[in-house]
Amino acid sequence: MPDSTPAKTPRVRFAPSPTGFLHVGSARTFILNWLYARHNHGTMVLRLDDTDVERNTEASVQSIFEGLRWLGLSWDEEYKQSERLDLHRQKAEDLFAKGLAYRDFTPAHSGDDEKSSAQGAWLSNPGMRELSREESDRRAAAGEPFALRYRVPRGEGRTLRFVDSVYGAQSKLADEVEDFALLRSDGMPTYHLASCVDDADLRISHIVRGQDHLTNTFKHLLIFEALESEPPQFAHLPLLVAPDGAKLSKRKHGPVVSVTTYRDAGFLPQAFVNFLCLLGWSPKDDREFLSLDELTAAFTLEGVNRANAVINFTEEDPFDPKAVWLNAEHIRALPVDELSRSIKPFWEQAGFHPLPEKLLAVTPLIRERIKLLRDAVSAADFFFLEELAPYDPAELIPKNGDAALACRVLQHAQAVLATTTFDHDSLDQALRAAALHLGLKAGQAFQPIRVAVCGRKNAPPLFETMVVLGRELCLARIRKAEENLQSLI
RNA sequence: GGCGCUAUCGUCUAGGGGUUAGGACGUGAGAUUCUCAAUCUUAAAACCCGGGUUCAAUUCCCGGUAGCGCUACCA
Repeated sequence: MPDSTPAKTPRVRFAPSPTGFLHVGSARTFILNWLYARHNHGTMVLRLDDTDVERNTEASVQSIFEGLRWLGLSWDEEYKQSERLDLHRQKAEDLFAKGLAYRDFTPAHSGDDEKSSAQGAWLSNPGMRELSREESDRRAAAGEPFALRYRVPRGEGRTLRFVDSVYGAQSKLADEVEDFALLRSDGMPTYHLASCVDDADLRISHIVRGQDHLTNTFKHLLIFEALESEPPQFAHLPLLVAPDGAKLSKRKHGPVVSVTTYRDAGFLPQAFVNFLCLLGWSPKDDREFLSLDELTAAFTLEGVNRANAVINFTEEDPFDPKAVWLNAEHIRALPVDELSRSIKPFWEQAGFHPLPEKLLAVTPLIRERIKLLRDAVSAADFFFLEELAPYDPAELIPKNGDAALACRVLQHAQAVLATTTFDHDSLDQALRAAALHLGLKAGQAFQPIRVAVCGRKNAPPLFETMVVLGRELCLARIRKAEENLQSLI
């Protein structure tokens, strides 16, 4: 079991390419790498794979770091591929010198050249693979641009093999692998070259990455061999796909696949992490709600599933219902002070700047009523608003009652509240007594008061709410409600 | 097209040669409560198809189908 007892303390890496925001698939890869490292007391390396100058942006680098920082999972070492170009080029040089690679002077083409692929020319670039060293040197010296390609062994019937920690034994005929590029004609290394050179140089022991690289691994095996380096242990993760089954993409699916979208909507990072882990991995028992520590303790590569996982979202609702549910669970699991600290920025963004004590008093009243932190704004606005937003006075009328009844309730409530101590038990006794006095059921009597005080039917428990609001505000709002009611009598 | 990978409720998954195929989200019904929420109970809901192997296959093997991935001088 390579998982439970690794031969050496593992060194794993997360290697995003900065071509856009951090998306959920990348975040999941990062998280599982992190869990693997921490579970096995290994080292987590962050490496920016930025060899595609055309598509890389600094904004993207920032956005990726922003996303990772929000997740709250730290790494131990950090590298940037663009700062290691000399090493990549030198290794490419070595491979060429050893005859393991050749120069391809064919101009770059766009890839939709179906004729050549149909004929098998894609495999070995006829005319270029066989170019004599003299001819190749002559053309290179003349300044003709070229890409450097790996000379994949042909006609030997060789089978490339590796054992994937998730997908098991894998094999492919070397003759089926095309002569892939190592260096572009501008001298920049390709992903395959840079990635393997760095993985070898950084002594990465386990590569945990998306399944979209499963087939590429055969190329990587060849590169490690050429580098005379023992290949790391590979573990491929099933892909996260959209409801239509397509691989998640920034272009096609937009902000719903961006980690910052979850953050801004008020997901707790621990809930987000919990959710992502459950996509393609399971602790093999019935647990769904897991803390970071529990995830770390439970995580093994054996628990990783092999089928792609659908992450549910629609235009209207960008968040998977299970993610939302887990977030609600994590919200309820958080101590009040921590929760209120998490909610605070959302309230502030809405223009509410409550005192810390009030914040702490309101938080427990809404924590079971919100699923996303941003819900706290609409759930608690009436605590912070001096003037209640206009509401339909008809809401004040309880079931089986009329405006006159509601009015009587509010009048009596004012009289009672003027003298009642504003704590939970006193209010409870006083208002229940009031209901009895009016010959009403508690529910009937409380509705007018609740609507008067909160401005709506659905709100946190009445007595707790009134305690937080205080006598003065409650009385003022009830008085106002009574006025509003006059139009309906 | 070639090559590779995958297939259990709508979704995430557990399981595994003989099970009432388990859990969760979501959905429906009910209970409880001052409303809402939370909580509890409960219902509906799945082994892609066809062949083998076997006393017995959803599970193992083969084929098909479907989906996904790779097939770029992207990563």
